[in-house]
Amino acid sequence: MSQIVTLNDVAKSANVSKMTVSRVINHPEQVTDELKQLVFKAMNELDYHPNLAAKALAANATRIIKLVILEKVDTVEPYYATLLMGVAQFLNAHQYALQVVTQKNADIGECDGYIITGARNDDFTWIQELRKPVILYGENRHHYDFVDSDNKYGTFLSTGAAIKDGYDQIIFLGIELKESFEYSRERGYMDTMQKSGLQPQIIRFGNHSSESQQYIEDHWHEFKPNTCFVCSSDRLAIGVERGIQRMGGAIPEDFGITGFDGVFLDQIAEPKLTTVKQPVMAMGSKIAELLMQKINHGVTTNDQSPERDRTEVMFSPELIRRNTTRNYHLN
Amino acid sequence: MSQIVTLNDVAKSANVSKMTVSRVINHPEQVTDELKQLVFKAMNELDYHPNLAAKALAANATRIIKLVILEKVDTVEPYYATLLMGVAQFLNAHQYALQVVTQKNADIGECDGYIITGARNDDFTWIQELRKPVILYGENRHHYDFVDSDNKYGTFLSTGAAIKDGYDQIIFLGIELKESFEYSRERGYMDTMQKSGLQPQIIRFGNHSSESQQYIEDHWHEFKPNTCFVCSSDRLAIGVERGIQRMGGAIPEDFGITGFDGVFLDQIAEPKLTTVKQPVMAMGSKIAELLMQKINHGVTTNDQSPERDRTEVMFSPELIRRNTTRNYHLN
DNA sequence: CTAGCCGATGTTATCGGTAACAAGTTTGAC
DNA sequence: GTCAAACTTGTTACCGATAACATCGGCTAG
Repeated sequence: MSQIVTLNDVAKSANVSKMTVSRVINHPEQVTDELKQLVFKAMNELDYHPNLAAKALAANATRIIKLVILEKVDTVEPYYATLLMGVAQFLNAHQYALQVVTQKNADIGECDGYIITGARNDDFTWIQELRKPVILYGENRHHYDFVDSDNKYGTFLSTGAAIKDGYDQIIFLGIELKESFEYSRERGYMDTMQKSGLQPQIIRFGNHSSESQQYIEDHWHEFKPNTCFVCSSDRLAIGVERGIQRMGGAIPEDFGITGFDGVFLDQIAEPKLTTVKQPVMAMGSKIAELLMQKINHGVTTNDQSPERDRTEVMFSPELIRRNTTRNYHLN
Repeated sequence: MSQIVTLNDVAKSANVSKMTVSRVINHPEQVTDELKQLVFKAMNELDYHPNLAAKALAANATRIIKLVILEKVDTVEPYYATLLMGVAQFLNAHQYALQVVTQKNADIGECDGYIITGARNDDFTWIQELRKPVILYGENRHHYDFVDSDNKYGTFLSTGAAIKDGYDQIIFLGIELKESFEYSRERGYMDTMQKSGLQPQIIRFGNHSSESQQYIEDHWHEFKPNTCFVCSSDRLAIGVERGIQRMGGAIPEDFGITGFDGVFLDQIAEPKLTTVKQPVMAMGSKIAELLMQKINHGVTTNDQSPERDRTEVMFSPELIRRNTTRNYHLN
């Protein structure tokens, strides 16, 4: 029998008009403390929860945020799942609903804003057509607001750790992709190497463990003990780990490995990966928060004009020392 | 300037009342073909999309489905991400929005129904408190409607393959969990073994690759060549694979491995796992479909009385032969 | 002492749909 | 030929919340 509790119910119970109740919720400064107390009491007693649909309708909004995932579904890395949890958490707390879409069905139905993940350069042609505020997950060269982890700092951490651990040859295994995040990771490596007067070396692959493994096995004779492989993803790192094991190298004594991402894969590896962990959940929440700010500040378009202020939030990743680099007993 | 196109706009453009337009959408049989044509034309020209919020409000519904994920977030397997994509796909097509929640915040905000994944036995105490239709992902002994893959058939496939491939000792590595899915997988193994007059052997672990790896290494002397390890998850299978490799066993010549799930992990392994692949996306869509059926049939409660008809949908998994069992060159 | 203003609350109209009912038209039976 | 059932379409009210406007009382200034 538990009917839905409406503003009206609360209003009656508190002996005020429903407008007053609405104000207590949205513009509390306009209501006397006395009435506020009454209303709060009534709301608690009745266990009032606002009706999303009505709110949305009255505000000419949808209260729906679209989360666009631009990855082949069969590849959906746990990464995005974690990000999604972060987004969802914030959205739930602020009474927004979610619509998870891929590019194909991105345009069905209205929404108040977009969160876009995994955008590659060629996606921006359609992204700029969107008519609602957009926040991207990931650095980009297209002047879109974004949240990302500080990729350069990440490889600064991992490269620095490799150096401190005393490996004397440090090779970077990158992802063969002309995307900002990869550039930043490579730059973090390069800068750190140069600052230490070490000779950098970068090799790139598709982001698959089999490719990096193959590479290690094929070039095994080139690697002298005391080499560390700084990888641009945990996937590549896992491949390296397997390759070294296959060839009989000693991890971490003779060969070190650091990954990047710190979601799921690093734990699946054995020995567990030393990796640069991104605070993915927190980033998800932040993206949602930024988008909501934009929406609430009356930004209703998707304006990318260069003269406007661009919001960029960088999260500092963290080096997780585990068993593929030396002195993991420290930390 | 592109204002929102409403029912009213369409109505005016087609020279009918908005009720007629509404009927064309929801009860087309009540409208003459002639008018239907007019209305369709107007809808197309104006690019009409119904307003979810208004629909929801009028129907005293929310048009929101909660997807409850009962797993520690740091473990979120790619599994659930894939399932979510399936759910999302169906929901989008039918104009429902999604709310992704964990147990902690499951109760904030209204919704029209729940999809619950990863429910363990002790979750049912609060699940039965829910006041809206529920569909579970996963077999259960609590008389809830569910969708699952046919776990028993899955291990029938993998065990059968192991037998056909000529392995003469076949050991089942299961997950130490008193849950239906695990029982079914073990039963599929047991039945198949007995039918073939083979001696079954089951060992159980927590679902972590390190545990199965440890087991293989610790008991390595007990395993004679020509043994196949039928695993209850790809995680366990990966551990077995690593253990065998570490101990110098030959895969798949002397030792076979089959996994279970076929999401992500099976591809990360090297050699790639022979596994029982679940059609996870399709299952996700199906769950959403069942839930919507329930909602539209006016089921507004979460009735679990034993005398009502229970809906169970089982999807047949598929054996993917890859490189951890013999004759992978066939297929 | 009173006009005028401000701050606190209530009233009305509205968002975009849909159910329930009303009205108009056709059909069919006697 | 008449009347009622059946069918088609329009009208009204309402879902729950909010913005805009109306109202009321108290306070201040002249």
